[in-house]
Amino acid sequence: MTPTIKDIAKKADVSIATVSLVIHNNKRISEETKKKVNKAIKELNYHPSGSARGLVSGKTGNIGFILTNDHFLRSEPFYTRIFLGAEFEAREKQLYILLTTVPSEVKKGEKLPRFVLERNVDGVILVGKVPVEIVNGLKKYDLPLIFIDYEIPMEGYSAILIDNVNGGMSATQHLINAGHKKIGFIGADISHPSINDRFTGYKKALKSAGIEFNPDLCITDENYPARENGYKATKKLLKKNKDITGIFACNDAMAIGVMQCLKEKSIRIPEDIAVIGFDNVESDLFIEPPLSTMNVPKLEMGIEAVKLMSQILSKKVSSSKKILIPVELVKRQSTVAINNVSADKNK
Amino acid sequence: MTPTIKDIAKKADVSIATVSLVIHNNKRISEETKKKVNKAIKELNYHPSGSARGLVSGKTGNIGFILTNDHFLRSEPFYTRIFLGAEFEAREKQLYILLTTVPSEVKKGEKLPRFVLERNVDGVILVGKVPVEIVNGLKKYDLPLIFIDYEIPMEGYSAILIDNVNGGMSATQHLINAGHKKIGFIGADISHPSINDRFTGYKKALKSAGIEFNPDLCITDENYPARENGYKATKKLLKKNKDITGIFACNDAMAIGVMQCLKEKSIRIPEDIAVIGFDNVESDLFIEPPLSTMNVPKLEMGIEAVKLMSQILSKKVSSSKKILIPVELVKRQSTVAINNVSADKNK
DNA sequence: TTGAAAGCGCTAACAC
DNA sequence: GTGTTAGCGCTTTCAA
Repeated sequence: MTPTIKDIAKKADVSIATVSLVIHNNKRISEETKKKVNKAIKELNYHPSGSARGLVSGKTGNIGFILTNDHFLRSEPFYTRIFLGAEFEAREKQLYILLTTVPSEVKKGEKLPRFVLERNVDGVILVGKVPVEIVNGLKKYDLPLIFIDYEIPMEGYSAILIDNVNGGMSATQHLINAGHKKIGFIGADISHPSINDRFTGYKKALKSAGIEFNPDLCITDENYPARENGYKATKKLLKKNKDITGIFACNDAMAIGVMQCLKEKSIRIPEDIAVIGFDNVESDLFIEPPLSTMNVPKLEMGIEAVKLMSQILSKKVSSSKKILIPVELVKRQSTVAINNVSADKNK
Repeated sequence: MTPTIKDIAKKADVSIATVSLVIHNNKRISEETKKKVNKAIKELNYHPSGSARGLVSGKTGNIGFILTNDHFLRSEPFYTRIFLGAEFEAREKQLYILLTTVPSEVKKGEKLPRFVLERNVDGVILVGKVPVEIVNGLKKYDLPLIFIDYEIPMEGYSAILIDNVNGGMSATQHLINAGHKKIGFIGADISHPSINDRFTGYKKALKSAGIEFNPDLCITDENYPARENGYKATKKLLKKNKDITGIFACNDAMAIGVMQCLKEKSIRIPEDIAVIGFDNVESDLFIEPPLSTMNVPKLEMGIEAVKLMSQILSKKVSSSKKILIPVELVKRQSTVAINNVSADKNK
């Protein structure tokens, strides 16, 4: 039914080897036969079988995409946007993405994704905090690995990372520029490099503005940066510190929890307390007042990862390239106030 | 490097055929050899090659998942949740999902997804409104097709559909039960069966309550059910009808646009106008007041689709089964009012 | 510039 | 019960 290379060979009256050469654009085929073969291919609507090709070439044209359950289930479209970007670029590059989720807590003896075991992928993209056991398992196969928004110290892997330190600085500076001095930090899972870096940025910004760092203004003991934890952390923060005028939350999800808490206490945003988040998770645009945040180009990160993978697979580039993705301040109505400073002076 | 069936055969001192039989749990293999072989498999950490298996068996273990660009880019996590459900169930069933997006407007000569052409999938799941050209192209390959939340009249395909008519009825009845009589309907892309069915449910509910249907209360001329169109439609609706007390929007995205418009005009929700949506898109939980809606079990739809596909592929079930997914009223604060009726009487 | 043939790793029919 | 063997559709030497 579906034509095979033999059908083409027969129809074009050449050998299957010739057909194969034509498909791969081999130069030492005469224009004439090339035309003949291509005509047959068109007419029969022939496309080489992926399996057969994979079997002989050892290449599948698939890229594995690993995400933890937690991350994929997050209702904010952060990781899904990254996936989306990856998908778009993959289509461009004639590749397919095989997505799989893994538990965020790995039991001993947990298996690697089937696509690795059965050699169904040519490389793997690891997104977010993937359990180290999985990463270690992966290392044994010589597949190119690319981390996105997370990395585990090891040799010869690539990574697409967010410029979290600078982002944290910009966010904090934005508050400082508006005249805020007593600025809280709300974080969670602080051992995560991305979040820790944002915290570092916060501290740096304070320092360069000559504001002393005060650990009492920082609540970082929750284990996951989600709304409810932003809410809880804010309660704690306010209990100890009545005179805060600004809060930098390590991501938008927590920032929303922060705002929820402030609203409940009838604290005005930004008049009493200004709030800034991080990530620019689009679907939350609807919150009141609109949340200022640091934009993380999520689609682009997915795109970059697949571009890089494609280069690695065609050996155009070494398999240990790091790409740092810049972030950008998005001013909305949840920040400014304090004498209503009209704009950032440093900008 | 990675072991092949030969390595196992050698190690276990049997033929490759025996290894294959053991892998497939063939009963006429002695316990003893079975043990021997399994031991070798464990020790070498052998997993059969997907490509080789695919080549000979004609089965790939992959399922195609087709979505339009538009749908995948929607910021509300509706289709992504369906995908997520599919992914979970696929993992359960030892299958992989190959997701691809297609343009929502197909140019002539548009190619089918590569996974179809190269026979990289055993079946295809079509999600949402997929261009008819794509569907027609697909029909030529004898792959089982399953529609989700959309269907194109044709023979021998399966579908997972939302019970939109009953959903539309429930939503409208909920308003009616609270005492509302003048209830608007906000829709878009009304030729889409799902949306049209919700509209039908609206009309049915009115009829059974003895309220006359008034087309002036229905704005359905926008082309896509998105926020901004909900906003626009509401403006139109209010211009002509000052005395509306309830609005049923065909989905949550539009409902949010509705609320935005009402808020701008300082119309109180639900005191002046009650609003109900459809879909229960989680990320919008944060809007004020929380939006009443009809819950559509998105994960379950993906799960059901893959379950069904898995059954079809193993011939346990015919390839033209329709599954109707029930929806459920979710009461939040955007509805009720009108004399503050405390509860639905019909419930 | 083209063709013959080996072989990628596996399944399944058939033999023993 | 187990082994032999012929392919599945393709790529890739090697010869011609």
